[in-house]
Amino acid sequence: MAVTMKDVAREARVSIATVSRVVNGHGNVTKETRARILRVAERLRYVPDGAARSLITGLTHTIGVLLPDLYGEYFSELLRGIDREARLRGLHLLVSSSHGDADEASLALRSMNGRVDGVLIMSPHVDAKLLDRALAATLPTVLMNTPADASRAPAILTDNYGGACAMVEHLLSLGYERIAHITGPESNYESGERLRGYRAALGRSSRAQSDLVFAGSFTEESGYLAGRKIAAATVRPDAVFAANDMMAIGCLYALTEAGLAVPRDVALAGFDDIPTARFVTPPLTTVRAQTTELGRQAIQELARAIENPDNVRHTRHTLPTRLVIRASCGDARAVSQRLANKAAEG
Amino acid sequence: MAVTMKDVAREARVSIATVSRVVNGHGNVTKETRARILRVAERLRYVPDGAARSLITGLTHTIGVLLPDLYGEYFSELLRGIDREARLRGLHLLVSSSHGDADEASLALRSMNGRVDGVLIMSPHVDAKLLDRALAATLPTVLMNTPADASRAPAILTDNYGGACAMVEHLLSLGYERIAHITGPESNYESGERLRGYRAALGRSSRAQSDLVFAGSFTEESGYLAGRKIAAATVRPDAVFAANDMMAIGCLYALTEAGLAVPRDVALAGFDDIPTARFVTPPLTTVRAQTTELGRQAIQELARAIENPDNVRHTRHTLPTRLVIRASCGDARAVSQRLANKAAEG
DNA sequence: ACAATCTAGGCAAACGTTTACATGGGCTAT
DNA sequence: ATAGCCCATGTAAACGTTTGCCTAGATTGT
Repeated sequence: MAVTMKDVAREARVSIATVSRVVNGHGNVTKETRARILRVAERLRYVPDGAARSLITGLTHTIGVLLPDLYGEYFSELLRGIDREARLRGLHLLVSSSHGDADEASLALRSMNGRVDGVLIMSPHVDAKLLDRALAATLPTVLMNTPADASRAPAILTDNYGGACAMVEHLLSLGYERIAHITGPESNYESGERLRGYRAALGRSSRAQSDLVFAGSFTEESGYLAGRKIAAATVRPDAVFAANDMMAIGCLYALTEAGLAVPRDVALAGFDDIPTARFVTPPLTTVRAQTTELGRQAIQELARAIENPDNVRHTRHTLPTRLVIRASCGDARAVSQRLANKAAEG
Repeated sequence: MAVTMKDVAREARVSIATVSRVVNGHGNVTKETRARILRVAERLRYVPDGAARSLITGLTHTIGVLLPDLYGEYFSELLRGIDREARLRGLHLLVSSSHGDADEASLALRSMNGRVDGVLIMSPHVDAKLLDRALAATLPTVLMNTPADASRAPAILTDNYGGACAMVEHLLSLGYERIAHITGPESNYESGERLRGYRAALGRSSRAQSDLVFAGSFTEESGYLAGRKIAAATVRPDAVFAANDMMAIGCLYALTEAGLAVPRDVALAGFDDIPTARFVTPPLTTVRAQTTELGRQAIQELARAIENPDNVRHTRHTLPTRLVIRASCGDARAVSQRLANKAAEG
């Protein structure tokens, strides 16, 4: 067994109460006693037990983080924001990832009870109402990019709809006419919002155009497969808007492989602005989601809820996105040039 | 206060022992009692308290992970391996990052005691001997890429030395003669090993060549700055071996900016093989470190140590690296061509 | 010199569980 | 019918802390 306060108390010939006072820096202990206890503690390599401590204080200085995945640049960015802000506040992180279904997620949440002061949930494919049932009623919670619902928890959201609209409008303004979209996973909330934005912007366009939707799943692989279909289409799109950057990159590979040049033959755009987006050739035009900021604000909101449990704000705060224009969609001049050529041919 | 077993017991008119038995699926409870208790538990939204549970069982099903940072592709890869293997074993992750000095790291370790079943430490800039003192004597520990020392913990290591040797030998074999090296942070163990490998391989070369070392810190920024110095050098290196991929990418920017073509004017190589390495132009020749595998094996070893505390193997297992040859160093033909040209000129 | 105050430190309850042991009622076996 | 057993459930100790309250000796004020 590990060495406990009792051991230290015995060796130092004091009661465990005094040891506790020394360890926690409370007053009313003579210098000598304190010194003796510290000496013994060091010698025995005493380390206080966190579980026992939280049990009685009700504090863990830890927050639980439930994510769909840990891997990839998107989550790396998100974690950066979460980690930074948490460490600033002296909070530790108990992470749990890859929850395929609501049951798994519920289980993970239950197992966190008593071990965290609050939880941060990103669950774009699970209705938060289901998760509510797994949560002890009093556990402070903040949601990230999770569907609007009856949940009592505050939420921080990326403006997926607005970002997608802006991107499609940008493509339209450049003169592209047949804009395809590669979607994310079917039941994913963010994916759905981006698709909705795509359709809305297309619908508003005077140049009526039916939507050209290809199914993807946010992975590079799925973008590659969609890209192959796009390259082989009888009437090829002149622009592709992928629902995230990884798919755009996969698509880029497929297009290049098919002998198509980006943006000369097909324009290409993504979503998220992961760090890699600027490294690919051509650098990717995309929608910047403030992923790090999302994590940061989520922790802030959660810290607020923890400190002030009676006064939780049921807010849904949406973070704006920003168009990041790089080379992968060309510019208006190039596009009109191309259209002119096409007209001359036809 | 949260709802506890006592509340459920009272409502269901049983003792807390029976509630505990139901919650944990132990036998010896009638169907009716079980059903009644479950109904009450659900109604009250009872969730067992993890702290209390671990206190008495001595189990947390959680492992602590101490990393220098969470951010970036390298750690993302590492976390992927850790997360996957941990989740396979039903283990949760309590992460702690960005420990500038040994004191911070010690503090983080202490605060984990009683809340984890074991710890995984990557601490390339802190001697593990110091960390030992922060650890409760009995807490199972596995080290990753942490200097050899008197620590009693098993360690999994990347073959930094061997990988660096192999890369430099590769560059030499291609005919490069003035091979520069951009180092990682000064006191970093991995960085030191890579530098050692660079020097050893150079030293073995018949074409005697003094080393050309530029200081970096593993960041893209530092690689960029080193790249500018390299581009401006009076006698310019014909190849650059950066101690990691991010610095190689930063260097690539600086070289391109200076009007130098890679690999025509300067060859460029990195280390790690992060996903981005293959997206840059030209794709980066690098040393593949099995980062995901490192995390995976570390968890495996730790799980072994936890299950079998008396029989810890004080092994230091080194994972081999592999040269990944892409376009950024050209090929032998191109190099001899260039040398011939140079000879003709001179 | 004695009451009042202060101070160092001990005692014991509490936190929410798990689990060894105790109990008592209904069976089975004779 | 009664001894012995099993099964469902209860009782209470234990896990390692923190902390309110108590005590006894020391210090202060008059």
